[in-house]
Amino acid sequence: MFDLLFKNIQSKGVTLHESEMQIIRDTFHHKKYRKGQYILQDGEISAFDNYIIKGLARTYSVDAKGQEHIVRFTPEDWWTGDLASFLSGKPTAYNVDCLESTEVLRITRDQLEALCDKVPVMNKYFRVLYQRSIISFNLRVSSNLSMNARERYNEFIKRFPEIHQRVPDKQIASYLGITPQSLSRIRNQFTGENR
Amino acid sequence: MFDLLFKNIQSKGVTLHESEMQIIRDTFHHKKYRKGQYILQDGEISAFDNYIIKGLARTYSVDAKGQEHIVRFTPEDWWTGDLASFLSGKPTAYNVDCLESTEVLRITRDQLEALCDKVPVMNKYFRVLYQRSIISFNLRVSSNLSMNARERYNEFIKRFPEIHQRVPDKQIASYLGITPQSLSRIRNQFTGENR
DNA sequence: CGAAAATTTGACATGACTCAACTGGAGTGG
DNA sequence: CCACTCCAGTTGAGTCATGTCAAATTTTCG
Repeated sequence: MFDLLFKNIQSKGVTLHESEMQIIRDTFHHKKYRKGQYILQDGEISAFDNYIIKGLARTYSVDAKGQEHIVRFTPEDWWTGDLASFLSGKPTAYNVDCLESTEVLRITRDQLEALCDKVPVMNKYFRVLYQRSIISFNLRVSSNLSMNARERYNEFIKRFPEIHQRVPDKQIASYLGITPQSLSRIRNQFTGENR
Repeated sequence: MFDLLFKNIQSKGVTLHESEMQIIRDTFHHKKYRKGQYILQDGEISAFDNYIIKGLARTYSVDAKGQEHIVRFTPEDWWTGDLASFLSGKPTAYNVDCLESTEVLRITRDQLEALCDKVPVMNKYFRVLYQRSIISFNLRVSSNLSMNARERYNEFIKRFPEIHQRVPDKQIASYLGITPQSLSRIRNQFTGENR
């Protein structure tokens, strides 16, 4: 159950001893969610950071008009939650729910800080993890600024082919910041002759 | 010269001993830039991460049509550079230049890793630093998805009043992803009766 | 003062949205 | 196994926000 996480930690250049692995096994809590179930809901305080070991989740906000806006998809081997609420203890403005049957390893903020104290090398793990995350956000902001809807869609299917397979276009439209109708037109208008 | 950085480190919950501070003083390199000067240019490999102690920088990309898109403004007490290039050693797609006369403390990747090894508590510093950065990117992505130009502008001047003071509207338009003409219309059309 | 840059304004074009209707496939219950 | 419903996806028509191009005006600063 922890294999994926240990592999992930190793992939960030961090080596763990058996005793440290045991601390990690004792710290995280395993939890299953069914498709459609919430991991976190708007207005709650995000008590956990969640490492997904199986399945697929989405993070979205709901605006004043009731429209959903998907901020990110999170498949297995990635972390999800609302860092802002998790760290500040304030209510989140996001929802996280499962697009597939999903399993996570979760940890509270106190546990996380305690873990980083007991296994200091985990600071490095999270440092590197967050670096990657920042790089990816950077890319997303750039795309939003410099590309139109069609270009963003093409970029999306190129960067995340598996997610493209696994979620309906409607959700991808929400991620791209356009309506499902617009995405449908984009897909059909220029089939095969993109760019 | 290092006071601001030490205060910043402390503000992330990290306490340094005098010997550690000395290591930091010996590691970073101080550099001054004049207004308009590049800290990093498109195509270069980002050799440094830069902590700004004075001044204001902007990070922007240039698209196929030659349009500039500002990804972020970085005032004193924040870090700038292109993390992707800095970490991967690949050429950057961004430009970072100075909107004011600027001074930085800079560090190479090897120095950063060595510093984190010698002063392990710096892993925690960067971990927390990156957390904040992720929270802020999250907010930006959400805004881009759910707000129109006027709302994003109002949010910007509310969140970054000092930057609003310090840079021409043209640059803010670029940050918001709209044309200077559109921003001008937004500003004049509804003076006083926003929201 | 004068040149360059920033801002504003006008006229028009266009990408994406909204609302509404229609299509087709997946799942469900009789 | 059919009828029914539900929902994603498609299509059409009209609208709106924002972009484009061009020119006038104001501000900045050497």
